[in-house]
Amino acid sequence: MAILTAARKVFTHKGYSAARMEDIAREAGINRALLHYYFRSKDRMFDLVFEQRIREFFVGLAQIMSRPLPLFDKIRAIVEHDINMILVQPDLPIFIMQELTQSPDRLIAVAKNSGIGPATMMKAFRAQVKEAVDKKLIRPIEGGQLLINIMSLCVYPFVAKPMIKAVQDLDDDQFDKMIRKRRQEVPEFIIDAIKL
Amino acid sequence: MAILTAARKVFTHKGYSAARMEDIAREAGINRALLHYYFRSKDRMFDLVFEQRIREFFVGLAQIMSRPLPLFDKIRAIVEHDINMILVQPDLPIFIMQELTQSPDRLIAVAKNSGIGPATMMKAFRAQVKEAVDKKLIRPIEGGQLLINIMSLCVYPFVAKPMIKAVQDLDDDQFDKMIRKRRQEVPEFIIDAIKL
DNA sequence: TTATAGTTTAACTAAATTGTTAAATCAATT
DNA sequence: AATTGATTTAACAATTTAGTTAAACTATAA
Repeated sequence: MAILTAARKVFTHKGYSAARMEDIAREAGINRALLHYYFRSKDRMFDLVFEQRIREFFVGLAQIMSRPLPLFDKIRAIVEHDINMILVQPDLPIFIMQELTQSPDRLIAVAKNSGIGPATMMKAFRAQVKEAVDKKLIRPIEGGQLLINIMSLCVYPFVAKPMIKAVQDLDDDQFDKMIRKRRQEVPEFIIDAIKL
Repeated sequence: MAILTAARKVFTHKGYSAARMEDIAREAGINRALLHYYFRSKDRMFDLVFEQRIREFFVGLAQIMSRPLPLFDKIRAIVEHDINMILVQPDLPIFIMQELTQSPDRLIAVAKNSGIGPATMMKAFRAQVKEAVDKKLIRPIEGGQLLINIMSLCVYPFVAKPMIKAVQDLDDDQFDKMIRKRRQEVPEFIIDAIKL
């Protein structure tokens, strides 16, 4: 629905508090009255958007994590998926982090409704990493820590974009190039870090 | 000043839009009238807080970056400094990222006033990395990318704390332990990733 | 004791914002 | 042409919030 798309855009960009119903209406090309006609309130609309965005963030990842791939290939797949996903919606991570920090319970609620099953996906990944460690294919590392490292290297640059641009004196074009380079280099960086 | 401390706490935790003058007053143990008596407006107060927080985030880092240390030691120092700093003020990164995303110009203004000189510190670090690459001490990597990797691995876990807690099913205690483990493991992870 | 600086109280204004409603308008369908 | 559903308009109520102000109060130091 076009209205939800507009809501998603505004909420994601500004966050819940700073987003105005007027902004969303304008973005959708309609007026406030119609907004309340379809969605009862700002809260209801936000809940819908938030749940949708959480899913977008996790579904692809969860799927890759539980695919039967060799560890190194899986790392490459996760990195590529993450960076590609965020490249087309750069505001997504900081939106999720910000709103989740304010009310962490939301994630639990969403996780219950959707059958994401984070526990399942983590269990599989942990086992795979442990196996690679036991077989002396990689240095000792916990699956949880490795996943955090992967996500960090993918997501953080987008979260910190304005800071990076300032500190390293990049314009938007150069920043984009830098990210594309990361898409190639980050998987190898991780693999070099763990392989024996 | 006690009021600024309260303001820092509330702004950092809730962000500009969601922070209420009443919240700050209550936190400071005074009333709204006095808040406006000392600081003309919410904006003025926020500017003070924001500039202060940016400095806190950068000053230590910039100092370490330009110390005459061997590269690997420098990496260890940066990681330890970053994680320790954020451990005592966990909301700091997401606050900075969020507000900076909304108005990226703020950083430029702050950078001008304070003599942080990001360009200088980056230049030195880039040179040091390039030298290590040329001497075949480490794999080819750009200083900029390496710094992003370091910061990612340090900062992201805090930014994503609620997500990580949910996905990996950790309580606050376990999360804390995990972070402490990272303080040890992350530097070696990075060094393993680049050393030849 | 008195003067002073700091603080509180309480009432207020002004603006922004969410949410509601009734009537008017428009567009497509029958 | 008449009906119907979607949409707009425009006004409104209720609430929240920033910011102001005058008067009262308090503690402290001269």
